[in-house]
Amino acid sequence: MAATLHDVAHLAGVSIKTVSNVINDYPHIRVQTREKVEAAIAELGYRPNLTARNLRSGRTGAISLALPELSLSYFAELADSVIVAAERRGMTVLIEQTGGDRARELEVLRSPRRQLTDGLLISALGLGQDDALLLEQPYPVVLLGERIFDGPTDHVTMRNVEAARAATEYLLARGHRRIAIIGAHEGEVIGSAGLRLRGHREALEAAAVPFDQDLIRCTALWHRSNGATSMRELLASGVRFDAVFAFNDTLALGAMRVLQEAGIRIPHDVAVVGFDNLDESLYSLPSLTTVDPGREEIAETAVRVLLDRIEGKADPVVPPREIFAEFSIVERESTGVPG
Amino acid sequence: MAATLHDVAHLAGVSIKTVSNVINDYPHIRVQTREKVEAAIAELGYRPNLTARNLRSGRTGAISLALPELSLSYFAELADSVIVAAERRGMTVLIEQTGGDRARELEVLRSPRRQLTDGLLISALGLGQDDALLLEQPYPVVLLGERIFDGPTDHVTMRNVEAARAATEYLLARGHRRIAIIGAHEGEVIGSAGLRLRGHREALEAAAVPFDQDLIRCTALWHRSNGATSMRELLASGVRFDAVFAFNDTLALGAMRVLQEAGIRIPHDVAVVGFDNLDESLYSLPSLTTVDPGREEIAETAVRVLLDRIEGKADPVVPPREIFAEFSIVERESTGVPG
DNA sequence: GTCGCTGCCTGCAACGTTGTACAGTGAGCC
DNA sequence: GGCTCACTGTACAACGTTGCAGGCAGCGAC
Repeated sequence: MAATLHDVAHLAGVSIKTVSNVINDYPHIRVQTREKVEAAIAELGYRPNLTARNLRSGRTGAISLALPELSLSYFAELADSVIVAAERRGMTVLIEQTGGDRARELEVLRSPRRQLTDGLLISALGLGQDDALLLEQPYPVVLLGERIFDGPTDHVTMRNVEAARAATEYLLARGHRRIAIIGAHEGEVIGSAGLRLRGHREALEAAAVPFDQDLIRCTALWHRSNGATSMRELLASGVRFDAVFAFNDTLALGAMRVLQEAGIRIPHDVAVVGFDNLDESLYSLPSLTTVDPGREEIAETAVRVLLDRIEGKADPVVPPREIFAEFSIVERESTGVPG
Repeated sequence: MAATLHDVAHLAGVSIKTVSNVINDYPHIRVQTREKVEAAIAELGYRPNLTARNLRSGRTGAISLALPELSLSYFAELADSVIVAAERRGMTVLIEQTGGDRARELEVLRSPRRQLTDGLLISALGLGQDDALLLEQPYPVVLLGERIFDGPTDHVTMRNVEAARAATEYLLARGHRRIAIIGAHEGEVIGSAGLRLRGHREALEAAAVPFDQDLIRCTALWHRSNGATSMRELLASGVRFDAVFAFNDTLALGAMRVLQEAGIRIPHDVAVVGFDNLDESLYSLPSLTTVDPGREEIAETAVRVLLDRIEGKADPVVPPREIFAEFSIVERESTGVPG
């Protein structure tokens, strides 16, 4: 079995507490004692039992990250950034997948597993504004994503409306007038799809370009195959368009695939813009113009804000914060930029 | 603060242990007592403290998964499968990223964080055969990947040699004789690159097709950009080839990008085969013929084998097992299959 | 000589849970 | 009537760690 403080103390001929003091850099220890203890630690290969330490201290040194699915590239890259940010602060990350399902998201919030970690970052897709109060939990929670605003917790997200507006303005500026949308959600107001559609419409309105419902394709999921299917529907419908704004890169890549199959040239016949700036979109053919939503900034900020709550730095009841990362448009070939 | 057994016991007017018994379904409890306790639990919103339970039981209900990087699609999909497999067995997964760096992989093995979980799945890229003995740790470890064989731990991996051989045989059967390789590692014998190259050479030899060193491109990393760079090198070198076997899909996608930029048609001029069967390779243009290495089977098996060790089922000293998942070739457009 | 201080170290209790041992009650049996 | 036995519940210790209180020696100051 693993050595304990007790074993080390016995070998070094001191009390358990002294060993503990050595480990925790308590200042008043004779050099000679310290060396004895350190020798014993080395000899036994002692490693502190984190579970016991956690029980005493109430801290676990880990945070949970709940997200829909790691095989969706956006979430994989987000998880990567979160893990890096957490590690920089000496924390580890426990990941739970919810499939974007409301019931499983609620389960994650209430799971006793929460006790294994000091706080929760939750990127929700199933929860809606009505569920805001359910985020109130007896442990620190930071919300990611666009399903709930003005909730009881800190919230880190991207500027969906502004970014989508900028994307559409970008297409308009390049002379496109018939912009197809892929990834809308029927009737949604809050949520990535709803907000991005709003930004799109704002841009159209500001430029006095009419909005045409026939150009809008809804799809609940944002997998590659949904982008392909939506594009097939668009082509089959016979509606005319000279640009596509897909609400994420994965949809855009699926749609580009179908466009090119149909012999439609990108960007010559149709320009395409995505959203997320996945690594992948840099190497597609053509490479994809996209909105960089500030993923790393989101991850970094979310971890920092969560740790502030965990460490009580935000304690004299700082009200829930709503933090938006900065976005930018990344121009690539799919809108005619060589490169 | 969160309610404890003590609070519940006090409210229900019974002893702490009785509450514990109710929670753990101890059979001999009067219905009336049980109801009293359950009412108290509900009223206080009591949730068991997992840290304390872990300290008592020595089990944490979590496993660690160490892998190079989540933003590499293969590892993201692997992590997804591992999390699903673990969840099916009531375990959660803590993820650590090593960047494929040997020092960080060793750090992961020795980290006191190991005490937060019951066992470790490690997908190593930096460790080599010489490090085999370092895998011997005072906790259950299951090795993934191809860097170490016949080590002191269970090992779950794919049939690299056979799968690569099958891929090359597949290209040979379709009449290709000048097959370029992307992703080789100079002088490597063990490791994904070394094994896959061996399978490739075996297939060539069996078909009496000469091996040409000029067709082999080495690249340490297997990111998209490395595939693109290797292909540029190949084209610049002027060497003639009618097929490409990239050692993973990401490399293949990067290479396809460059091929098409150069006006080379796939599969008409050059056929392309990848390795990994990423979701992505189904939606590239053209879609990518690839080797499905049995990722889900690997994840499922690895979790099962690890839990066997954790639960002591493999206890009467079952020697370390080496388990190989089944592979298959997935035919798509990049080798001329319509689709 | 006593007081207070510093430096070094120790013992006890506690974090919240569960395993073991056991006590009391009533029923069934000889 | 005394025995065993099945129920039902309790008390205590332990998992490995750390916070707190305190002990003891040595030393300078009054």
